[in-house]
Amino acid sequence: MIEDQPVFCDHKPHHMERFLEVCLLLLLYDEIGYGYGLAEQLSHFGFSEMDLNVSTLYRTLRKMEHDGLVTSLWEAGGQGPRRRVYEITEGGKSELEQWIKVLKVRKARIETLVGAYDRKVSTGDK
Amino acid sequence: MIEDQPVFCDHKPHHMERFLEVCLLLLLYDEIGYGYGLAEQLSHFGFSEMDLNVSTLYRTLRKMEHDGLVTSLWEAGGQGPRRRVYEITEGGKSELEQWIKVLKVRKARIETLVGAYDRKVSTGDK
DNA sequence: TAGACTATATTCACAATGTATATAGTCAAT
DNA sequence: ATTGACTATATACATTGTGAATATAGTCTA
Repeated sequence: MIEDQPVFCDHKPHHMERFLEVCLLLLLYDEIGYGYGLAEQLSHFGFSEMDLNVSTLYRTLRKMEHDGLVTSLWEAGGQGPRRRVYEITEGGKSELEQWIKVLKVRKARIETLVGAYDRKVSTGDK
Repeated sequence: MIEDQPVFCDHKPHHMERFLEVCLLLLLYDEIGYGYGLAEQLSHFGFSEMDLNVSTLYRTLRKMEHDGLVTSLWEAGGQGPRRRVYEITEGGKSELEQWIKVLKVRKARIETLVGAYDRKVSTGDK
């Protein structure tokens, strides 16, 4: 029933559900953008090369379009491979606003938990 | 391709991946506990009745046992239905410590994003 | 014309969670 | 005694979000 050696914390520390989506909405808030370019800007929000999954990025952008949060069109002219350029909608801005509220709740809950942990380890054990 | 009415923010605001597991490890840090009793204590970490999924709770406890983070036994004696009582292991304490670090990273990333959002909406638009 | 780089997309698989349901013991009231 | 409320644990099925791997193809330089 129990493994010989427990598997400790073998996940991706940066993984937070739908966090990528919120980051993309913010990047698109005041200027249009395309997949590959957005990937580079995501480093500002802690997405390293190792961390960012390109498949997930494109899939998320398409889903966001399906949900009406962004619109897209193929960039006219320009050199290099064609780019699908995304623009945020009013619905997208509204969704972003809601998500920011959610993230503030998440942050508060993390603070509560971490605070409780620090109190326990400082007083009792160790 | 695009829905008539976009579906806005229809998720569970309190949902954070594996957050329940970390809360349970913390609750079990210095005393044993069982499923139903832990469910009540979880309100301290923001889990409302609506929010907490009992199936998920029991399933998570069993998975934690499988991973060697806790051990369990059926409570001897006592009134009412039998309780499966859980106790944290040294591995569980170590895992909790790692998770706390992860949560601090998550919190920092949320702060970065929320800060960037607040700056955008205060200066530019609106 | 080969290799590096830019750019988008799909397929398959898995992990975490939600919904619904099943089971069963205890206790108080009728 | 038996119904209903409450305590307590657990499983089956489905959905969601993500990761890994792979496919396709245009551009640019050597």
